[in-house]
Amino acid sequence: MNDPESTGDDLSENLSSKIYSGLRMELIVGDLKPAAKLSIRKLAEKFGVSAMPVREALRQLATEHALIGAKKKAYRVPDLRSAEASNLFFVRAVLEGAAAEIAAQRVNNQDLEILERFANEMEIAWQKQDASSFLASNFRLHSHVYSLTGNHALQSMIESLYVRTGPWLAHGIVNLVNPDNWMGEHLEIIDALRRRDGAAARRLMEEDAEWGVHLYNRIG
Amino acid sequence: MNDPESTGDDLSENLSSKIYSGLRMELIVGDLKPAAKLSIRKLAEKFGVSAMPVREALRQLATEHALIGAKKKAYRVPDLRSAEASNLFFVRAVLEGAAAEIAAQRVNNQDLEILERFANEMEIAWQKQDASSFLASNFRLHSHVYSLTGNHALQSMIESLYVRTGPWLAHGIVNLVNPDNWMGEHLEIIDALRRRDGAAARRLMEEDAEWGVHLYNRIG
DNA sequence: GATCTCTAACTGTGATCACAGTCAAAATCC
DNA sequence: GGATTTTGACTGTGATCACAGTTAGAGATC
Repeated sequence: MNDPESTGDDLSENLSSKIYSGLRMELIVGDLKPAAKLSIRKLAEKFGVSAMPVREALRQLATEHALIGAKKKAYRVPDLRSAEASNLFFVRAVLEGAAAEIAAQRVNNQDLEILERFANEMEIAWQKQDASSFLASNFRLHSHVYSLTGNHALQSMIESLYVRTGPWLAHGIVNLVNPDNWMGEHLEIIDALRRRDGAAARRLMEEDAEWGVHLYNRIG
Repeated sequence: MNDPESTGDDLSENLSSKIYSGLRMELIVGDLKPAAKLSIRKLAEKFGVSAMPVREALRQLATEHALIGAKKKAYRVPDLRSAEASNLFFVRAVLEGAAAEIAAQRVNNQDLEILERFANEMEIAWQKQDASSFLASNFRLHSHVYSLTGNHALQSMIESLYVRTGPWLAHGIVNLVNPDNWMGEHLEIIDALRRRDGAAARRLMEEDAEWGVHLYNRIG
């Protein structure tokens, strides 16, 4: 007779949440560009719904600073300054480092296969110059690592940072000429996880998170 | 002619945001108890507004998991399980530790005076058995430390964790008989900041964050 | 030609309504 | 008396409207 709270106990079945999740992924993969304006009515027409679910979704995104909402002006995608981006990547490094260290104690062989598949997808997307697919696979790879911690709070906070840095990263990637060794870093992380070397996984993950800052310093 | 984007460029002037901030503080200081139900219409009447601003505020809080929203059921304050609370306090330890380490490099004498004043307020609130004031001063003390980092993203993520652990902490505090040495810990943190000892500040702050977990283990 | 002014389209915001699903207590049946 | 059904109050959700503040472009003015 105990209440099955944990199952089906979310509000992901309504229109607001669908629109929220959709826009969130568009931000993560960089389909929405920095400084892009989002109008409630335009989006409502695009999605074929009324303004109501859209305005709730936009307000949610503004709550987590994934969008900027001003008094009577259109919502828009933040156009990050260098200092702001540095702050975000610093927090990412702190949280992702801690997550990777825990994940190294809990990873199994099936997880490693999944991670390698995502790394492969990143490689392919890079060859095709498909920044959107590249960031999507990058997000899924990292997200799988965090899910291994079993700490939902940690996972959702990191995801929130990906939403905020996505448009900025996409803008940086398309302007990038020299891919450098970012690909190699991910394989190193997977190797560290395979060796269950938590300290190395932490260090490598922290370096990976700071890659975004280096990206900015190179292209402005 | 450059755009003064940073000033007045927030949506804190509308009703939704006022209600959101108000409820958020009620959660931080524990005025809202775990498992409490929040009805849109009831709150709207209480605040003297229509249902519209309230529903947006509740949805925002649900977005950051400060409230639970189910399909057609009333929003309610989460009643944290032991594992969930542990997860939250772990993230708090990670973020607060990193924040304290940075703060130690930026603190000045005026900041130290402010911090001691908040520690004093906590002491007084404790004597009066006023859990709400106690948590409010505790939040302000910690919040001031994070503000020293100059990292707004870091600060807002930590604050979000206080919103989620507030009701749970308040419930634990009122059932507590032995105050132990929590007070002393805060003075130690302030001392570490005064010595500009970042490593010590980090360690002490991490211990402080884990105090919440110990609290749970003692009273269930 | 450059500057200013006005106007018309666009912005989010709050209120109100209808609707469908939830839940608990009251009424009914066995 | 106990189990079952019904009913009515309550829940969030989506649509629609009126309103006020913003913004950019057309047109007038100098």
